[in-house]
Amino acid sequence: MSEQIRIVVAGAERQVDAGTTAADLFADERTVIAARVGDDLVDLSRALNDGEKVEPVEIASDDGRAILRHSTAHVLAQAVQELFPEAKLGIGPPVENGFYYDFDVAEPFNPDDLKRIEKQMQRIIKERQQFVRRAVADDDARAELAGEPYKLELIGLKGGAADAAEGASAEVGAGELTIYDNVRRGGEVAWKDLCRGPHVPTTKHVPAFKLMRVAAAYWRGSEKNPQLQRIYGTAWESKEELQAYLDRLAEAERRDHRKLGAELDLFSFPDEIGSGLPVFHPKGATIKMEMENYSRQRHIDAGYSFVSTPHITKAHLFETSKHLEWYADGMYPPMHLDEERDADGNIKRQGQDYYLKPMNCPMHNLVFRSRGRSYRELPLRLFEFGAVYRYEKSGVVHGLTRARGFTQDDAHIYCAREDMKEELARLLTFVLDLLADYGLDDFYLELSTRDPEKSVGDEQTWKEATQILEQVGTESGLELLPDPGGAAFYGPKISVQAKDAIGRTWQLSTIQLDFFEPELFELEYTAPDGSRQRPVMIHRALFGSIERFLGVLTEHYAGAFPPWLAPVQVVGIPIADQHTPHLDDVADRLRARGVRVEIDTSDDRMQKKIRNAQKQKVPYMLLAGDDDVAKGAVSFRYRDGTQKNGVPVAEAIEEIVSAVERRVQV
RNA sequence: GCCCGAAUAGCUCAGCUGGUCAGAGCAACCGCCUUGUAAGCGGUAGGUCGUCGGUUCGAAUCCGACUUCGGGCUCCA
Repeated sequence: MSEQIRIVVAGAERQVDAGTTAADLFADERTVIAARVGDDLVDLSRALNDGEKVEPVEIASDDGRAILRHSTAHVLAQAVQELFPEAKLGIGPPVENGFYYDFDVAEPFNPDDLKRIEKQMQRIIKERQQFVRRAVADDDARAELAGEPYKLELIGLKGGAADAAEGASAEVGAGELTIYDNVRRGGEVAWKDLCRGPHVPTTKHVPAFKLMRVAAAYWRGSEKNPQLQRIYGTAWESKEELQAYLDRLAEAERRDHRKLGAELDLFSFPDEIGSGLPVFHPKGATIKMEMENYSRQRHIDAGYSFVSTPHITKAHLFETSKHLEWYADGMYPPMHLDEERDADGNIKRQGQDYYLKPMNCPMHNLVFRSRGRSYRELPLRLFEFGAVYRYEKSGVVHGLTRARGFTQDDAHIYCAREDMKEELARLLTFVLDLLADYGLDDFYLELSTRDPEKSVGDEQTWKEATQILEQVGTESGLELLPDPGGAAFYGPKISVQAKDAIGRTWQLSTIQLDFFEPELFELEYTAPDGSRQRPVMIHRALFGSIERFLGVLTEHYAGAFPPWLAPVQVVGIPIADQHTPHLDDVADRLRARGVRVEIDTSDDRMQKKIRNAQKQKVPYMLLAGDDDVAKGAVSFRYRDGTQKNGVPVAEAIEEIVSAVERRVQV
């Protein structure tokens, strides 16, 4: 008769033999791959103690998938070391949708290696190797892992692992060190790795995985460290889920704005101009113009004043703003102008450095400072579609979402300190309303706070600004996530993150509070009592960059823009040549209402014209044949393939105009 | 900036280990054709194989540098 213990299993108290494991409890449930005891995730093989609360962890849960992915990373590392015995192990944590493992190898992996590694992983999975946990003393671990320099480094960092590198905490936790042995059925240890766990019980518990790509990554995330070879993979609880994930990736690829931009003839990045510098073709420029026009109108309605400032300026301005002190790396190098030399090469006249502007705020400050300002003018909201140029590092440029030249829908609001909270709250409402009109309505907020290494000003002022932003963010009712150290050098910010049609999030609007630039520029206004006061400055961009937002919208809509933004809103398709005049007449009436309409008079056949318009994702195809002409009607074909025949022309026009005016998607 | 990969006609791509390798489809242009919801038929034109240099009797093919792109890392005021 063995000793009994009392435990709580999934909420129900039970009495079991001492030494009972979680695996015993959930033996019938094949989808349970780990257990949660109290707050900790543990292996199923862990023996339970008296009084513990045990919950099953399903493989299809967030925790379950993370464990599965972490275990798959182990299988990957084992496969790599079997094929490349000289490979040294870095770290191998689960990440969103998958996992990676870093290796130090003499030769980088190539795509063929990836296939071989994948095969080797399948072999290991087939062998049904057990993941066996074993606690080790630090010194013993050092001895056992003498051949793994990176693991040794992690042992040294134990406890501080969370700071050591993202993912390092998956290897060494804060408590005792553990090693996981991968044990073959005969009891032979096939492989081992320093790891905190937990893991799935055996390699056979990896139902579906795929290696995705190789890339280099700096050891512990620092540019100063050597680069390791990182292999990314994904793992899922079933083949179906894996396939669904791959389908989602394929869907994202279909929506890629760089691809759609070329297919829909919206924009391009000519090599001749340079990296990260887009040109907009007529159709892309039409969308951009519509976006700007609507935004402009909304800003007028909201009491903004419009300004316009140059693209380049003398260095002094950016010295004043401290951009050259804090941000010179991100700026294009200066143009040195106006220097004169005599015949001997001696400088007769000192030259000047001119810089392309990376931000508009210093220029707006000069507008503010151009004359005396009264409290009656505040809040003064200066708005500009300002073109800025940032010398992004060559490896980060990415389509329209990370360009070197782009247009900010930038405003700087100067207001009295006591008014800033109200102004910020109004601003947030304005931002969210406007974004919703562009078809985005699923948001959360992020509060980016000071990075002491990269900021100007004093702690107290930062604290005050951060508190106000936090308050406004919280009061908005939206979820507010912290982003420590993410602030600009001059102040904290709230950013609006928007979810798109397939659930990806994009950082769009930013609202930054700045007490320092007004000081640097010695901005002042006269208060009611005649005293001189310093205004607070709010930096804000709604789209962030118009180009980037256009890219985001392209992906959000998969190129099928709502009628008000669609570059071509209507294509008229005659069934045969003789129906063209009827459509021309309809087109004239649509144009008179401001609709962008084209009649396809090419000598393609009707079916081909439909295909062409469909591929261009034109919202409305208007067909006309004998029946329609006779009745003074047109026939609609919509993007989804549905049709509505014999619609009287006047009615058809109203339907289209109404959809454009209401900015709805169809 | 770092690592890996890529660059062939406007687009998508074929062209294997250097020697009929300058190719296809779509697009463009020219003809013919045209009646109801995603590709009618035929023809023509179009490329110093990203650029520059090297190896070689010979380079789209091998090597180097640069440019641009892609995937990551780092970065993103």
